[in-house]
Amino acid sequence: MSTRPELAAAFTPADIEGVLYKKWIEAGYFKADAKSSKPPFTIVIPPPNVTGSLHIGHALDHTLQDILIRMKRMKGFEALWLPGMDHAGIATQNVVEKQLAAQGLSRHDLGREDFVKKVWEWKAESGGAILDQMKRLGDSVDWSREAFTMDANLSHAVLEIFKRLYDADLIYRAERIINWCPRCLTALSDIEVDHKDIEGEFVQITYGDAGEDQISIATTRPETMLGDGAVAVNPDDDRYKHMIGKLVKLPYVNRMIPIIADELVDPEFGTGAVKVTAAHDPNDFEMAMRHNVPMVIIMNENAVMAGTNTQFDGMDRFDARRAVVEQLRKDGRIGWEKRPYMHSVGHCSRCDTIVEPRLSKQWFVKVAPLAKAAGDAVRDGRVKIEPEELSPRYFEWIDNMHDWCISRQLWWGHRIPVYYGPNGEVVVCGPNDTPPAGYEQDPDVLDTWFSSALWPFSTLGWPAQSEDLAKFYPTSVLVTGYDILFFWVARMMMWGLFAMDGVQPFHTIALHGLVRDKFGKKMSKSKGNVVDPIEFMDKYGSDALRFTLARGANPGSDQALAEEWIAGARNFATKLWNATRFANMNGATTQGDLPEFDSLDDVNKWILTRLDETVADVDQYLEKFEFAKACELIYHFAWDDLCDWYLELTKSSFAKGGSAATDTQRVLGHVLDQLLRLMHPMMPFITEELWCNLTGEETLVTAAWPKFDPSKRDEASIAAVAKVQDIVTEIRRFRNDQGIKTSARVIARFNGMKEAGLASYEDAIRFIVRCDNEDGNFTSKVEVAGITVEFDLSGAIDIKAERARLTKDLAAAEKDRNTAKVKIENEGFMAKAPMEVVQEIRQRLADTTADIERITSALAALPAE
RNA sequence: GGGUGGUUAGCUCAGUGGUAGAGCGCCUCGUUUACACCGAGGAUGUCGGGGGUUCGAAACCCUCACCGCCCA
Repeated sequence: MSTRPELAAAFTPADIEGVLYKKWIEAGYFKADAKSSKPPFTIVIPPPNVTGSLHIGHALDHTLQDILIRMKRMKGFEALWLPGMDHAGIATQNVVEKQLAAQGLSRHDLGREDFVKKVWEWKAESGGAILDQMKRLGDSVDWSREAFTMDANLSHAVLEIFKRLYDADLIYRAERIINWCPRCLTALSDIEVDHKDIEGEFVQITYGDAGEDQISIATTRPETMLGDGAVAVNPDDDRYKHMIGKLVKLPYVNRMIPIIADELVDPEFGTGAVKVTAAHDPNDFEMAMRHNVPMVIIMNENAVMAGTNTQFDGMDRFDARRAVVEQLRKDGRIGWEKRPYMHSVGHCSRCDTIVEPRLSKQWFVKVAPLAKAAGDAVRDGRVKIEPEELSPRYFEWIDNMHDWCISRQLWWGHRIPVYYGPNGEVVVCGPNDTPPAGYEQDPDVLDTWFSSALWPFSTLGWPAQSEDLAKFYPTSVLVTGYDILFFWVARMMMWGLFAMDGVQPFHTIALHGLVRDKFGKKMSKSKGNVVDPIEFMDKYGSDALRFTLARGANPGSDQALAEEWIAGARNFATKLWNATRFANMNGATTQGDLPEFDSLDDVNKWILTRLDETVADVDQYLEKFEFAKACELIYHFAWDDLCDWYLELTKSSFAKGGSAATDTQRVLGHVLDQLLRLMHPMMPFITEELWCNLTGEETLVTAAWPKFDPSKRDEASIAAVAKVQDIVTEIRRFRNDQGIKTSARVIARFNGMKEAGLASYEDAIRFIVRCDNEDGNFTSKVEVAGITVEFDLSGAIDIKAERARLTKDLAAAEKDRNTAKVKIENEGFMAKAPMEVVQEIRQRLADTTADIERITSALAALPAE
């Protein structure tokens, strides 16, 4: 009866996904129009590293963003999801350097210019693998706006903000202790350092020669003693008070260093006296500043000892540690030694090398005013953090932020736009400035996060007053993992508020968690529990992966992921496929007006009511970023209400035909139509395929989002169908207990259907439970929902099974009655509980009492075995 | 050390005051024309321990224990 193409008997994701994505791109559905009169809805993608490939965390992050974007697009917003990548300074440089190393070359062999050229070549050939993988996932991003942090216009934005910050005295150059990675040979910011507990040593060392003043310090880094400028004690420590101000001789370097008093020293720690190595420890540096202690650098940039004029020069820092301890021990200067000693040590987040704190001249951002503004924007509600529980973490960090070291000793990145004149002049050049002749540019580049912090507006054309910027800034929501709250989110807040005259970069920060393995353990290469989203998509389809991830996404919390769950989501997709096939076979349609609601039978009223409730709740949950809850509702509506009940209940009606069948065809068409719309953001491929097949329309991508109308709900139909469900379930249970095969037909008589208002359902019920309406010898019965069903089992009733069944029911009813009875007999409850609760308990008591009577008499009526 | 989240079925997790839930797994039965990537039925919990508030606590308060994350 329909001209639509027949759906394949089985759903094969690979058959449709690529085709549909291509269709969407060609049709330009994902392109946002800055001239549109529709209200904007903007998300900028957290730019993945150009070196990266799609991991399961991206899959989650992108799925959630795509859900929001697709929903808003369907709701009539001008939806822009802006894709792009990050140049990932250190990571990318490492990749290319590794390639060079394979040919026995270093970047210095090529020189700066050629090396950078090489990196661009690498990007053109191998970079951006993730972009194609995003297409697999179905990301509805606007590819025409794809951005890269090193693009000309984005680089332009970097120069602009640098200049503005510099002019506002928010960027400065200073000699400070920074985190130095001796492998990457660059400075790192605090958050690029991971602190890990490792086994080290803690040793007591005596300074000063015999016969002179001596003092014992304790340290985990004996080799740095060569750079000590003082020994510090707590001013209130009676053990050392008399020594404050005296000088002791530092072994091997033979320098006289003072004993100073500083509150920072914890008398309980070690010997209560600590060495002060100003150039190699941030705390020591602070003390040194307060007490004018000299700062002695004792290592070169490779963390090899240098310039100490001792036998240790030329040794790697860890070799030097052993050698220094050995020498000290020989010289009788070692007291106690604790080894292994667990303590926290900073590691380079890029290459895991132990970071060396190092005195070095670098560029910094003065964060105080910027961070204050970033904190206030959340404090005063202009920016919402979802879930709210994560905002203390944001405040804690942003309110205590240290100045940000932004210079990196790399070649890949935005070169610092500062030029030095022959006489030490410093000139900062904006995008349109030309440096004075003879000036030399600073060799360093900027921290990658410096440019990604501009992402929400540099990608929209800033600093130009572009149409995009006017239409799509501020962005609507930022969706990202809580793990980069500090790296990226906080910095976008600072830059956005500064550059955009106080307008925040996004209205809402929606944070999600990390994807973990099926036991909730963190995925890691060493544990071997890392999963590949591409593999899952190949095996189960993108929709299945997306639905699984969305279904597990409770705001801000991690989720466990197992292959079985994805298989389950694939099964769900198949279920939907088959439900649509069933609808097609039975002439479901979306053409013409829906029959008048009041004219429909209860089953149709019921499914429409349930649909309306589901649409309303799903809508609300998605607006609140409650993806897991939204998916859960969809899953149960589609599987339980629609497939398990509605489709089953309609079968007899379709078999009979007539006007009831016609109504049902239209209602079924409508319900599927709306359900597919509702599911499209989560499962875009299969819903597109099924919906176009069902409706004959071109695309679901731009179809209207379902509306809901609580006035079109019918509570009575809910109650009626609940009764029908009880009856069916009870008969099935009886049949099951009696060992009657599902396919076997049984003669049964239904009593009291009319009185219960269920007469019109008898046929449907009989159809489902295979009970024929014929005369018989009715030897057993089931009572449920106020009706009685008698069965002719040809005398072959299993009395034992029946007794067991009834006994079990009796026990349950007695237990229920008892809990109700206890409450009713409780004076406090009767006096204080709200009326409706009391009413409910009373009803329960009455119901269970009746149940008990009924079951007891049924048991008594059972013949002896 | 500071902050913060958690402890509910075998596993992973929902559940913010009124008879404990889901998915997966498990047991039994079943190929009845949408679907075996399925259907029907079933089993499974001192809701971490202890105390308190309340007519009523998985939920609120206190306390202890254990696990996790962030920051130092």
